[in-house]
Amino acid sequence: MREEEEPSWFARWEEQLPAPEDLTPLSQSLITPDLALAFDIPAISSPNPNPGSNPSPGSLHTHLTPSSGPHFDPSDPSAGASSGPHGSCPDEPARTLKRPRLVWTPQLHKRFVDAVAHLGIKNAVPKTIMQLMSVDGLTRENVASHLQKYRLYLKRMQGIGNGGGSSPSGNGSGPLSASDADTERLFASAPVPHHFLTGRSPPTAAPDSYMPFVPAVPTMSTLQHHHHQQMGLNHHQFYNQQRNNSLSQYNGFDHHGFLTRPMPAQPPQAISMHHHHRMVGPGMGIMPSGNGYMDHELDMGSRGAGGARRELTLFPTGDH
DNA sequence: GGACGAATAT
DNA sequence: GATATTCGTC
Repeated sequence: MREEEEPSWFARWEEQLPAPEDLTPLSQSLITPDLALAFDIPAISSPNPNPGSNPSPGSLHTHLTPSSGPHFDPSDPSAGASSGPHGSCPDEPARTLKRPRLVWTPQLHKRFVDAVAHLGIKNAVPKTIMQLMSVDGLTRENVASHLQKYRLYLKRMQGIGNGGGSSPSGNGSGPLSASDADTERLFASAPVPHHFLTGRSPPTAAPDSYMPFVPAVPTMSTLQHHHHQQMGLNHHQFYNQQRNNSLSQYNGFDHHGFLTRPMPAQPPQAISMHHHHRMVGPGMGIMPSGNGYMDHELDMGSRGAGGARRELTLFPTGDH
């Protein structure tokens, strides 16, 4: 039998249709600035109209324009985007606009640490780190800010090593009392190179040929066996990886700007068990000889269903 | 002037 | 608290 159509059905259906005002902001937020620029969309009133592939606004974190909808910041007349990018800089008009806050995901931080490891502490300066990371959209300021905090972290770790038993979080005297937080979790997510804490660093380049950056896209080539001395990476392979590493990828977005979440189905209450108790040691990421840190990537899917430990520090796109 | 790093602001 | 931005310096 064929479907019988009732007149009231259509009426109700039509009433339940969302208003255009409700649809517009949503669709806009799904468009990455990258795409917007590529298609020459002028009036994308998004707080993130930047050229490089940046994390899409509205889903990066919780504090991104709390106002519902594409509320454009009125305090930015210099943008002149209200009339279109036909002002005086048609090349990269979005470069001068404010970018949304960068969220350092474990993956992104991992790349950061790897870059610093290759350079050595002394040579690790924001600009160089940024270049080595080769993450599209990442600015020197982003790296500088993160590096500043990372240095404090390392300094704290060193203090523990030769300080004499004072734990970073247990010590009530001093500004060091604030430690067991997201900071520790983030920094612990990436292994800290040994020479970071010993105070010494590779004399030239990276003699120990630290394992470079895990390629954003598995090229299934020579990267399989990393047991061999891959010093050659300093030349071509190293910089060969700077192809498609966009910030979006490190923030849980694919190049289309949509969230790549394989299985978001998880009761929010189960996620809330983030910290049961503090782990042993000042930081799990820095155990001298025989590091017990989880060296596998904190990639999603790594956690088996029913696994005991679940690090929900993956993609801070939802809630925390 | 640019980059770095510490301080300060959001 | 995490990042961004400012500011003094080299």
